[in-house]
Amino acid sequence: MPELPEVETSRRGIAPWLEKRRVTGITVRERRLRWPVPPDIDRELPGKFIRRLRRRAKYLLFDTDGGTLLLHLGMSGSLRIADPAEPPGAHDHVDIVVDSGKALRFRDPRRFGSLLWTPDPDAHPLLRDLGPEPLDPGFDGAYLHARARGRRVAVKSFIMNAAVVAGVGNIYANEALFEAGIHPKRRADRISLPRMERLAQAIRDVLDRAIEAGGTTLNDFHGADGEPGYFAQELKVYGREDEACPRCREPLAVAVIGQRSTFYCRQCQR
DNA sequence: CTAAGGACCTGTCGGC
DNA sequence: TGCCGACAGGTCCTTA
Repeated sequence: MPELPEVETSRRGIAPWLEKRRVTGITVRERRLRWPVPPDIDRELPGKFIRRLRRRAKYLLFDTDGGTLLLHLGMSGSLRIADPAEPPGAHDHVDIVVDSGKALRFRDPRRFGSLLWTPDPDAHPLLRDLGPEPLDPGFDGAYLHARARGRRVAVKSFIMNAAVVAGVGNIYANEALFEAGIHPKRRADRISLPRMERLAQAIRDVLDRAIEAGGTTLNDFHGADGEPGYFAQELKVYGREDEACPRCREPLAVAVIGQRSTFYCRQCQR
């Protein structure tokens, strides 16, 4: 469920409850996530002041006055603000309680998510080698074109590679390639600069619009739990096998690229 | 170095 | 109705 826009939507939803608060406790009910939740978190985190909550790729970074908490939602993770007295549901693995009395509750049925502690996030192996943020300046067609040199992989795999650009997942890779009129199987090194410019623009547009809509799915931060993400309605190709292409009315095709379902229009994408 | 495939997990859905 | 396989929004790691 969580791609970059969903992570960003989560960040915005929970930040007001956590920033400038002091952690009073943490409860870890299940340590077996993608990587075991390290025991030093239990020692380090309580008492720390959360300066700010930021996002890098699909990671959430809780910058404290003495170290940074890294959180990744994996495939099935979600976050909400809860009353810690409320009994945890199935797969509610972690509570982080702050001095307002509220808790951040991390649920993750598939346990592909992670929760880690680092004194220096810039040097952390999971973050160190990430490519630029797609919404930051510095990500553009010229950059993509340069990076694609000598890369024979399918362009879809190329843009889903976090070392190339951070945080483009399956849904938005499909959507951006449709938007740019580029066939997902085209070799990355066979795309001209102008078309890479279109692609970079499409990636930014799709992500921007999805963030604005509150993501594609996901959502229930506050107890009163919020709306679902509305971007699902705006998806042009993802999950729409055999439906009419919104541009040319040809039935949309599906293929598997890099073991991921890929939706596209044979007519409009070259 | 690149590219491809496996691995990690549980929940849900469609078909028989 | 019940069971079983296929599949799911991520990404690291191993192998060739």
